[in-house]
Amino acid sequence: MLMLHQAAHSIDESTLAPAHQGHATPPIDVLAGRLARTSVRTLAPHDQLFREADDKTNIYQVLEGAFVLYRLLPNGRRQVTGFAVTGDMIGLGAGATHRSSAETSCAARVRMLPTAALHRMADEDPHLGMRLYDAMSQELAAAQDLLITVGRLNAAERVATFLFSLSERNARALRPADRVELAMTRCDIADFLGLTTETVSRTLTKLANNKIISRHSGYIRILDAGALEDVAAGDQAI
Amino acid sequence: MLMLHQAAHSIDESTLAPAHQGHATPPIDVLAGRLARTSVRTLAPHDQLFREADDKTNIYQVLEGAFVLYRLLPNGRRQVTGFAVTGDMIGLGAGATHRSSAETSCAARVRMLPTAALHRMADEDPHLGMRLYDAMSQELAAAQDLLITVGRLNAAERVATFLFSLSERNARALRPADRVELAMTRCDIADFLGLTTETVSRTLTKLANNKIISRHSGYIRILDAGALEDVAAGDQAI
DNA sequence: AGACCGGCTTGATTTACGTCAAGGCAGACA
DNA sequence: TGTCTGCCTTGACGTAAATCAAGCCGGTCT
Repeated sequence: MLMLHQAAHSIDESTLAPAHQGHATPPIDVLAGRLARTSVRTLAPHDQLFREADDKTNIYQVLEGAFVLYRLLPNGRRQVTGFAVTGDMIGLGAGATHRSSAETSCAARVRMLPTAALHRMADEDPHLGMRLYDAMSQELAAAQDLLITVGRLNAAERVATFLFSLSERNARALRPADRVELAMTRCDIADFLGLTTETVSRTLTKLANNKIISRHSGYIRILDAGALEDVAAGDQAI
Repeated sequence: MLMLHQAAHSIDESTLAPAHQGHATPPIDVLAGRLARTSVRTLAPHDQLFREADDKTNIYQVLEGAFVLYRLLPNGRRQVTGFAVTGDMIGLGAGATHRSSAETSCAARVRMLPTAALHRMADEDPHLGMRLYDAMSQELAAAQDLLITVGRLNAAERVATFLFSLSERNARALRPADRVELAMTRCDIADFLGLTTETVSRTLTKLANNKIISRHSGYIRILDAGALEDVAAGDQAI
């Protein structure tokens, strides 16, 4: 089963993907103490935290709200590379500039950690480098999962995989797995999955017609998780 | 301009992507001394170095030959995540198991470094972790470049982007940029770009008809780099 | 209350790419 | 030297998803 776990880094054990990592240690716990003393920034819906190619002055931890991470092509086409929610780290990566843009999808608060401070910490703490290596490995795994989804799955498989991943994430956080909040817009989902909003919408309609999900305002309910998994695996057409 | 640089890690400065990283330090030079004393394995064409989900007992440096890195779906669909050539590292990543399969496309030799030794080195050398963080950051960048290629470009843009990237890589290695060796098969290219062999073949034919490239056995020649860039950017249809 | 607006859904139509099928070509091997 | 095999190319055709277009719904602002 192909999983699309978050592309942002988690420092919250409950949001880790144990199926991928097999360890339960929060990967960047060593940052927690330092982060607790850094400044906080508040953002309105659709504010940009940073843009692709901006100098990487800070990395961020989401305290509240949700972010969409994406890259743009000159002609306006967009690829969403991931979603970040409470607890996730945004902006990690060794480059001197950001490689994605980050934008709130709702009001949000973030803690800021200057990259200079991160480098100082790395000099002092010999384990931090390996923690960051871990975190990037996870993010790479997420990117490659998304790559195979976008490159080799049809629309139904993509949408089903996406819903299933959100459901799994709920289960790991000990929340009900059958109720999946869709905080992001259809447009964000489409740009994440390499589809159009119309195709996402039609696919959700088909899943609902097949009694695999039901749609509600702000969330969908998974009525038949087995069937959803079958659709995601390409074993059942809709 | 979207670039598809290699997904494997380079320890050869000349194959780095300076546009992305902006530093000229070989990222894992600290491994070189240790690697020089490790054992070598020789592989025939189409041998598998490791499979997806295998325990990660070693990481490897390519001494000679070329590898295709890929992931398989249960129904046989394949996504090539990258190509590795002489100098590249294969198998890096913090997980306990490999997340891709690696297979030779021609006869090859690799040096093996046991992951246990890597972890021991990380304990002794406080900088190694950050070097690995660097390397994974680069690999993540490559994966996200490929993601946007596969998710948002049409067939002509994908193939042109691919050729242009290979050409850029030649230029960085101080080799002629207009002669691009295609060591991999059409099938590998297709599975890398999320297309079929037929579409790749047809697209190359169209590029040749437009006098943008010419085809030869084992390589293609770029006749009009500007036009190729325009096709890659979607500014010129073919 | 009414108008507006962004996000979502649905339908009709188009099209880019996949699929299926056939043939060419170069290297391996008897 | 002939045949076999894998890789590549080309053509005809089908189809999944994009595009184009219209309408709905729930906020929010006046």
